[in-house]
This record gives sequence, C-alpha cells and structure tokens, in this order.
Amino acid sequence: MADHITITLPDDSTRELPTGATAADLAAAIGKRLAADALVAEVDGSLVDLSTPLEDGARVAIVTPTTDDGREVLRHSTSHVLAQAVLALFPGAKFAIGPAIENGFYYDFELPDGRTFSEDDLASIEAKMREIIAEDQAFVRSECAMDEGLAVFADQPYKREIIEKVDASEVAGDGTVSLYRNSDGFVDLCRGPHVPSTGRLGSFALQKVAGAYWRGNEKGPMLQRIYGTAWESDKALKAHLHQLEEAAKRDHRKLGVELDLFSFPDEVGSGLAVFHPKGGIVRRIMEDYSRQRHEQAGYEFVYSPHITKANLFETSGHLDWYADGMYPPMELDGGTDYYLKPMNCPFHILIYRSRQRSYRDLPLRLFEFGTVYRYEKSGVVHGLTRARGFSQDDAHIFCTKEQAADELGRALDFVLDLLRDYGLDDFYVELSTKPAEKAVGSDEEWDEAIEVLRQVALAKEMELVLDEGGGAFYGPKISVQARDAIGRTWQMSTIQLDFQLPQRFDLEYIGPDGDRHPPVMIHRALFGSVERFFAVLLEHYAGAFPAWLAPVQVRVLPVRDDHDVYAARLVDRFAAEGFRADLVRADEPLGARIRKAKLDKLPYVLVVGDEDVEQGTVGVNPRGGEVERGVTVDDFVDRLAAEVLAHT
RNA sequence: GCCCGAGUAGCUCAGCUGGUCAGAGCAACCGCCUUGUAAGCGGUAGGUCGUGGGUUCGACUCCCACCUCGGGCUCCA
Repeated sequence: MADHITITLPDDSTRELPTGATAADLAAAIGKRLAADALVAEVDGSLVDLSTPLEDGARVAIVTPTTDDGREVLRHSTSHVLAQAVLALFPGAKFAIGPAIENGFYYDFELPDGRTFSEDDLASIEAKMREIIAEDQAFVRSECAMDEGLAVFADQPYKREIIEKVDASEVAGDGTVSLYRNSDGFVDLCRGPHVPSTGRLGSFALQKVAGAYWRGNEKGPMLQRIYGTAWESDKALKAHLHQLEEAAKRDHRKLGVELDLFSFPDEVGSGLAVFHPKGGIVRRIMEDYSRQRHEQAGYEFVYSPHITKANLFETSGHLDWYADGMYPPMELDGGTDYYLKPMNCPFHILIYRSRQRSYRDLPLRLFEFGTVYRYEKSGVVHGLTRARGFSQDDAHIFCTKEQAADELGRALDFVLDLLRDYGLDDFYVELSTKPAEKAVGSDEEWDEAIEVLRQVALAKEMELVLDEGGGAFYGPKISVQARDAIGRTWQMSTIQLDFQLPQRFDLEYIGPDGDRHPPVMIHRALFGSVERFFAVLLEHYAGAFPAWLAPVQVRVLPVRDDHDVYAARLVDRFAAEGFRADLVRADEPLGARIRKAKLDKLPYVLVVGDEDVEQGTVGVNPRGGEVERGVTVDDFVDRLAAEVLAHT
C-alpha cells in the first residue's frame, strides 16, 4: 500500500496526502481558513462527512456554509439537534423524519398520549437546542446491519418502519443503515452527511408547529411537525426573517382590508370575494387596459353564461377528468343536470362551431373575461390567489396546424409585453408536459405539441424550466413565471396547445383545397385569474399602486377652511382631466391629514394655502419624494398626465 | 378532505385556573380647534364574546357539532 494518496481539487490541481487522510485533513492541508469553514466534503459528486477517509484519485471539493450544499447540510444537522432537544424534553416522544427544505428544515414527531406542541413549547425547545449547540457535540457516524438498527430503535416505530421499508439499493446494497450519535446518547437514523459538531450550528430559529401526515398519506397517522429556518450566519438569518416580515406586510389579504379593496364575507362562502369601490377601480382599470390591448392584437370579445347542461362538459371531457374540481350539479327541468362552469373553453368552441368556418376565418381569436367556479378543497383556499370563484381573462385561438407556431409566438410576445405594462419585468418560462395519470391523447400527439411549445419558448431566448407532468389533461403548456419586487415567483400567464378538444367537438374548417380539416386550438390566459393577478400586483406594489392604477390619484388638502373653494375647484379640474381626485377638509390639522393620505398610499397629496390661492399653484407631496411648493396647476396636470400615460 | 391553531366593537388586540370581564387604542359620529406637510382636544355611540347545542346555581371562559380564517399535509432516514 502506498504511503500517500493523490486528490484532485475543483480547480483540477492535485494534492498529495498521507494514506488514510480524511476530508478534514485535506481542508487543513489547503488552509486554516478553509479548515475552519469546512462543513462536509463532496467526493466524486456525493456529499460525505469531513471524517470520511479519502480514496486515492478521488475528486474532492470542500463544502463551506455559504453554498447551497453547505446550507442544506446546516439545515439538516439543525433538524437533528431539534429532534435531540425534543426527545430530551418530551420523554416518550417518537421521532420520524427531519429533512432540510428550502430556507430551513422540519422534523416530525409523535408525542405520548396524543399531546401536541404549543407555541410556548418552541421557546423551551429552542433553548434546549442552544444548550446542545453550546456543548459542541460531535456528530459521530456509524454503520450497522439492518437488524441491529431495528434493535437500536426498538421503541421508535417510525424509525423501524424506515429501516424496514428502505430499499436495499439505497443503503449501498449491503443491508446496512447509517446512524449518527451525539455525545449525550442521542442517536438518529440518518443517511447524512452532517456537520462535524453541533458547535457549527446556531443561526437558526424555530418558526411554527403544524400537522403533517406520516409519509404524506392522508390515511396514515398525523404527526406534529416543527418548522425552522437555519443559515450560515446570524446576518443571513436576520435577512431571511426580515424578508418574511416584508412578505407579511405585503400580504394582499391584509392590504385588502387596510386599503378597503375587497373582502370575503362569511355570509357568501369560503373562497368567494366581493370587491369594494376602491378595489373595483383598480380592477376595472386593469381589465379595461387588457381589453384595449386585446382589441389591438386582433382578439374578438365574446360572452358566455355561468351555467350549462352537463352534456357540454361530458363532451369536453371535464366531467371525466375534472369532476372533483367542479361544484356539484343542480338538477333542473325534470332531470337535467346543470353545472357551474369551471372553464370557458367549451363555450368558445360552440361559438366557433356555430357556423361553418373557412381557412379565411383563421386564426379566430376569441376573448372573454369569464367568471368560473371551481370547488377547491377547503384546506387550500387562500385569499384571492386560490379562490373558488374567479374571472379568467380567457382567450382561445383557433387556427390551422401550420399557423400554430406563429400564433403561439405571437401570444407569448403579447403576454410578456402586457405583463411589463403592469409593472412585472423579470420572467422565466416553464414548459409543462403530460400528466402521469389524468391525460387524454396519444404520446405522439403530446410529444409533437410539446416540441412546438419548446421551439416557441427557445425562440424567445428565455430561461426555460421543465415541469414534468404539469400539463392540463388536454395538452401541454407554457407558463410565464414572474418574479415580484421582493423576489418571489408567481405563475402568471399560461399558453396551452390543444389537439384534443377540437377533435372531441368535431371542429373543422374548409381549407383552400375545399376539404374539411381539424383546426388547432390554443388556450391562453394572461392574468390567469383577474383576482389572483390583482393580488400579485397588490403584493408586488405593497399596496402603493402606480398612478395609473391607484384608486385615488390625487388628494387635495386645504390648509384652512377658507381654502376650500380653491381646493374644490382643483378637484373639479382634475376630474375634468380624467383623474381621480378627492378633497379632505380642514377639520383636522394638516399633519394628521397628510398622515392618513400616506397610510392610504396615495401617489400625490396636494396642499393648498394662502400663497397657492393667490398664485394659482399647489404644494406637491408625492409618494416617496420631496415636497415641492409653488407648482402651477397646469404643470402638475401635465406631469400627472404624462405619468399615467407612461404607466410608471 | 385531514391535522394543529384561531374566531371578543368596523380594525388591532386585552380579558389568569367559570362568579362586577364585557375592556383599550385606532376608525365612526358630535362638538371645539382653523391648522403649510406622518397622529390637536373633548364627548357620544358601538359587541346576545363565530353559530347551534350541552354541562353548571352560574360560561366569553368547560364539552360536542358546525361555519370561517391561518399554518401544514411532495421533497425519503
């Protein structure tokens, strides 16, 4: 046996180490700083503990906390400390699984006698975790045979189940399982790797308690899950918690109440919103602008009813594939079932089919703000973003097969262009393929359609992400994902190619050759749901809508009663110019009225006093800007008009 | 749908183990104040404590059911 081994580093340089050297030795050999930062190592593509002896010829990278892999290990190890703390504080607790997840980790437990965790428990658990971390306990890996593992976890049914069900191939095919022990006797079943010792952890916070099914199975036992977040430094942790606070402040459900935009009256039912006047203004402008752009882009507007006989959705296939998502039928006219519509497409198809179509009619682009109703499971309803009744800005483009690629490209351009006009400008595109279970049509048809969509997306040179099995039952789709002001991504517009529905409804057109041909159908929604898009914009802007969308654009505040007449004349002038302006009289001090206007997030507050009445000016207090005195009214009107026109 | 948590005036919330616990601030309304850029002063009104049952001499407080809201229910030790 040679007395040394050769290791290749990520930069392709090599290093000689004594035989038997571990990943930790390698880190130490490279540098003090790296040795101190090292959490685990990546050896030939897989992550291992630092204590792992290296093989000659291995390609090794030392993983530090500020990498994705590093954070994942930190989070995973922190979840172990969570389990250790819970087992110490709650004798008899059973522990199940505790992986790292995006931004954090969780661990599932079952407490004796059906006990549950409360928020107060989190504080004591967190304190115990900090003790364990302060003790700097080593994570010591060992391996043992499966039956030995079963013995170690004699009173831990979930761990036993994991061992029993573990696929032999996943434990290196040798029937062993790996364990990690900490110094006070805590032992967990874990594939690893872990940080060398608990002292490497600490920038974490426990967040919430939730129920979760064992193995995600609704029929299985319900466990108590504790969620936490963990980071490489207190600074990163703080930044993450701050981001969460920011998101909470922007929550559209909260802003909807504060700004008097919409509500969900209990009397109406879960997931069913009503829009108040201020929300109504924003929504109407959103819709009007959309209509205007659709008209310019060659769409024709149609309308369809909210309910229809079952027959229509039988033909479309919705009742076969989608019945769970539909409201139950109403039986009318002596035995005929009527359904609330969950989608608009079948109606648009009937409009297409209402007369014989020629290739000269194509592409036919039908557009509707169609309100649909979907019976979402009660646990998934969420504000305006997941509602049971909502309006789609739904369009269906009927065209020849040859026109499809061009129409898809135009639709994608149109969608991106319009999203930018609403203030979103950071996108990527997702391509969703055939669902594993619910799908109609042959694989060949799907592959062909997917290929067309892929080409269209590639032509736009946009970042493309594959979403396996995420398509609708009738066809694949491209969806545009937008990142908002604080970096969250939202699925926005979808463009779906559909060969199925035209077949099911026997659609046809007469081609130049005089023969009948099946058209292709493109489903396309930009907002997806007007309500949801409203929520996204509300959160994106944190309630501070740009002037063109703001419910009130200008508030005029007279300094004293005797400036009322002048102020009222200004409001009239603004109204005449097509702006939304109001006036708040001097019943309260100016400072108080300014404050209220600011809390209402109005784009402009105008203060008018003696000087302004004399000179025909206003004092302009713009949202997020400096106060400017003595601006002429004409000047202000020009500025606001320009701003509204430019959609900024 | 299932689990956990929550539901007290329009909003935000206080109210310990059942017995003056039905309260505060903001908002609303009425006065006074007449004000130059983020909270002037005083007063009034407002809740069958989510709904319906039950236990009890007595329930916002305990039990059951239902409704609504929030978080979670894929990420394999």
